This record gives sequence, C-alpha cells and structure tokens, in this order.
Amino acid sequence: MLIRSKIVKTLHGITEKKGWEIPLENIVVEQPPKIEMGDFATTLPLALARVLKRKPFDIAKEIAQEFSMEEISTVQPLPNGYINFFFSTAFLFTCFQSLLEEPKQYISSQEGAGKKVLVEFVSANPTGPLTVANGRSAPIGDTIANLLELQGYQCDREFFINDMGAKAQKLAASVFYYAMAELQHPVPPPDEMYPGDYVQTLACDYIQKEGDSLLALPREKAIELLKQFSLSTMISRMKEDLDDFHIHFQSWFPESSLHNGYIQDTFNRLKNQGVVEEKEGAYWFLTTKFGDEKDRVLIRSNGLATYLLGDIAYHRNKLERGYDFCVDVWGADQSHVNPLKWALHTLGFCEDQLKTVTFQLVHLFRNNQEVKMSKSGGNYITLRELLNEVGPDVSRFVYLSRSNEQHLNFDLDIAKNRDPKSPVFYAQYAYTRCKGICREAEAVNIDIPQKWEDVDLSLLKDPAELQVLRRFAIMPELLERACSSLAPHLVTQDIQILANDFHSFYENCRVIDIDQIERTKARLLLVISIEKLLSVLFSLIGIHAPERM
RNA sequence: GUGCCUGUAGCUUAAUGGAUAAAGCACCGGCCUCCGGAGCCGAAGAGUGGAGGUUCGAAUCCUCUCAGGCACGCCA
Repeated sequence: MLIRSKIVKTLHGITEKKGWEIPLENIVVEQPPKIEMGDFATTLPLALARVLKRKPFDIAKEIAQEFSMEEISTVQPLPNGYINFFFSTAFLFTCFQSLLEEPKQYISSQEGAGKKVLVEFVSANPTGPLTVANGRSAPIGDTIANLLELQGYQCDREFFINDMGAKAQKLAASVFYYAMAELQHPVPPPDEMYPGDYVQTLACDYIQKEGDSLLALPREKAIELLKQFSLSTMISRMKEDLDDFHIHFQSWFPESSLHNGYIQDTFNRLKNQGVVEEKEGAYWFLTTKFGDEKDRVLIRSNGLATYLLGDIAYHRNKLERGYDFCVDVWGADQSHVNPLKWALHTLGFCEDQLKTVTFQLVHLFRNNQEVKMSKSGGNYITLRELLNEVGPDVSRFVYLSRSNEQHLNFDLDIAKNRDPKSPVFYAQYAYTRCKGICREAEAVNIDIPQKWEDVDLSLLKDPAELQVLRRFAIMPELLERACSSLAPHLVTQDIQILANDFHSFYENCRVIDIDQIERTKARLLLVISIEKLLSVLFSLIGIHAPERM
C-alpha cells in the first residue's frame, strides 16, 4: 500500500476512535510545498475545526499525540492547523533497499492487477503522413500505456485504421488522376484534389511496381486497387515513423473489418433502444435526448454509415474483446466524445469504460517565428522531419513537457543542436554523471558495491543525501498520481526533480574519496540507485539513457 | 453565434480547494589544484487577464467580462 493511503487510514482510525465524523475520502494528505515542511502533511484539523467548534491547533495537537506509524518519525502539529509528517530514517533505508534490488518493481503497484486495458492512440487518417500535430498523440499514448503497465494493468496499444472513409476514396481518386496522366491517358481531375506532393509520388510508385496494368481495368476497379495500394503504403510509412519514435502497437485495427454486418448490428441495437429516427432519408441518433444541441446522423441517405456509427461500433468491439476499459487519446479537433459515450451507455456499457485524453494543438517555432501549418492546405511539417531534425529523445521529452490540455509550443531551435536549454539534457546529463562516477571509481580501483549489505547506510547523513533518499521514498506516489490522472507530463517533471536532487548531491558530496573508503562505498551505492531509477523513468517516457554525451 | 480548451515572473512552464504561488531560461553576484561547469549556490523578478461570488481557505469551483486557440458537415 502506498504510504499516503496508509497515513490517511491511520488518521481515519484516530477520528473514529475519537468519535469525530469525517469520511475517509475527505481526509486530505498531500505533499507540502516546501521540503522543510516534511514529506507529507494533512489539513485534517482544519476540516474538523468547524464541526467540532474547536481551534485547529488544539485538534492538531490531539491527533499528533495519537498518531503512530513506523514509517513516520516526526509528527508536527502547527498553529495554522496543519500536521506535518517526516519519514523515519528506517523507512528511507527500506525504500532505498527495495529500489536497489528491483527498481522497476519498487515504483510499481498492483492497483490494476487482473485488469485489461486498451490504449488507442495516434489512429491518424492513413491518407497522409504523420505530422508534428497528430504526432503529439504518440508519446502521450505510449507513456500512458507504460504507466498503466507499471500499475499492474495488462495493457495493449492499438492503432485504428480509418480505411473506409470518404477521405480514403478522395485520395484514391487523386492518385488515379496522376496515374492516368503518367500513363499518357489523362482523365479529368476529381472535384477535390488531395493536397501534398506524396499523392503524385504514390501514382508513380504504383506504376513502377505494376506497370500499365491499370489501363486494362474499369475505372472503379482501378481506383479500388489504387486505394488499397495507397493506404497500405501510407500505413507502412507511419509504422516506420513510429518505429523510429520507439512506439510499437500490438494491433492495427482496420475499420473495414467491422463491415461484415457488425456495424449494421450495432445500428440495429441502437435502433431497438429507441434512440434512432429516420428523417429526410437518413437515420439519426437522437442525441438531443441526452442534451446535445442537435441530432447526429448514423446512416446517410446514400445508405453509408457515418464516421460516428463506425466509431461507436469500433468501441463496442473493443469492450466486447474483454477490456475492462479503454483509453482514447484524441486531438482537440475530435468533437464526438459525448455522442460516443451516450451510444455506449445505450448499448449497455458503463460510461467509465471509456476514458478520453484530449490534447491540444502544437505550435512550432523556428527563429522565434511560428511555423504556420495547415493540413488541408497541404502545408505542414511531418513527424519524420521532426525526427530527422531533433531526434526521438528530444521530441518525446518536449511533447511530454506540457500537460495535454495545454497548447504546446515546440521551439525547434532549442530542441535541435543539443542546446543545453533543452531540459532533456539536464536529465540525461545526470545519468551520464552517474556513469562517469562509476567509471572513475573503477579507475582508482574501488570496488563498486552492489548490495546494501555491503555498505554502512548510516554514513549517508548529509542533507543532500537525505534529500535524494526522501525523493526515492516519494517516487511511487508521484508515479501513481501521473497514472491515475492519465497525465504523462508529470513523469517528465518527476525526472527533472530527481535530476535536480542528484546534481545538488553531486556538488555537495564528493563521492570518491580514497581516505574515506566506507563513505565512498555508501555514496557509490546511492549513485547506482539514482542511475537505476533514472533509467526506469527514462524508459517510461521512452527516452534513451546515454552512458556518455 | 454555440460548444470545448487556454490566459500564472520579461520568456517557457509547475502547482490532487489548503501553508509566504514553484521551477527553468534570460539578467546580476559567487563556485573547478578535486568524480564531466551541459553543473551547483545566491540575488532580483508574479499575487495568477479583469470584476463579482461560494468557502475557515480559490490560480483551482460558480457567474459575468476581456483576449487567444480549436470544433461546429448526410467529412473523417
């Protein structure tokens, strides 16, 4: 059990014993704003003051007297009504030892044991390349999945391929136009030409592979073949991009696989629940019943399913595959969350089974100028260009440096050229320094301890050393919070503060000192632990841990 | 016009309704005879766009307002 929940329970026990009525969930235990204020604090006396009509300080003193936990050495009631808690040295050493033995297990929990989760992200339309805008979804979804796995969930990553839409059709028609022109049999251009140079390239690639075989086919058949070719080409390119971004999906789920009656069946179920009505030749989902401003079309008057119906069917399918819940990572331009939730509710699912994470747009800056992008105008920067320019580590770190709901300003000049202003170097440098210290220790023939039994931990008593130990102790709580709030950017923050603690320790405590060999060993063990913890945290956000820089 | 998101130090950003709003960058002042100075320590700098309200307590919740972004198709 996490230490914070333990403190809450202990406090609740005291209130029960005293006959003070306060629900467990109203007991606030939080990290104080400043390190001098301890490792945890509670505002319980403030909450009780009004009910009991007593001074907060008196209540605080009374609670402090009753409070006893082996992990807590000092319980400090304060005149303003707070109670501060300080970890005991024994607890700090216990955490240190667990971290050293199994770093990943140390920061994980069994919260989600036995539960299956599907994280769906990116799912970009396969009619164009991944861009820096929809690319933001990739590290967010991947890190959320990593965090869920850390909390014990069995987690799969899935990419939904929208291969049945009008956009795919439009792309195919444009490719057809270019292909026929290339084959000296020009046809009139489609009403709407798909933008982007890659469209014409697709036509040429097809001809290179298949020759002039298109000419022998009827128009519809030719367009269909070009569609298959174009989509599979774009998808394999996206796979390559994501691969270089160190992101791997367990499954790539094509919408077409639902077009075997499953979508129709989903529609019938909704209809049977009385939330569908025929109007003007189309079938509408009566979302106004749920408070929507207007109803939504499910089946168009031409008989084709809308994107919404397809997505409803897809989510039904996901939940029927046995996942306890789904996490969807969506761009802010996706606006059908509520209709989707209402539909799932109508189909008998619980609304909590769909958790959506919305992220805002990305603004790119170069030379202090915003780089304007517009996908419909065919003017955008691809994820591939970003990867080539700044590399996957910096890209992932910057993508995760703001909360999802904030617009992200991505400064290419700072990100590239290994500019030290980029926070990723601060963190990776900490890791490199750890490695450097170990190399130095070996160079002067000091045996590097591997187990805590080999050293005298009580030699670690400098404030900077204790600060690192306290950070170790709190780390599982920080990650639990990042996971439960589906906020991957908190991990980059946790990395920053740990790196900061390490750099301070490094400046204040010289590790290698041949005149104090026992203390050197204790400090080396601390360095090794930091290195291990950083390495696990880096893997959570998918960045590399460099031995040297 | 309607809906959603966002306005915090010169800049980029933190802050599960709680303590004197926290960091980094830039600026200023210190720190390498010693494990990588891509670092550390210190100083200065905001009362959270504005106005009300709820609360013992608000950057956080509510109302109004100003500013920016996105979405508002029988597109996906």
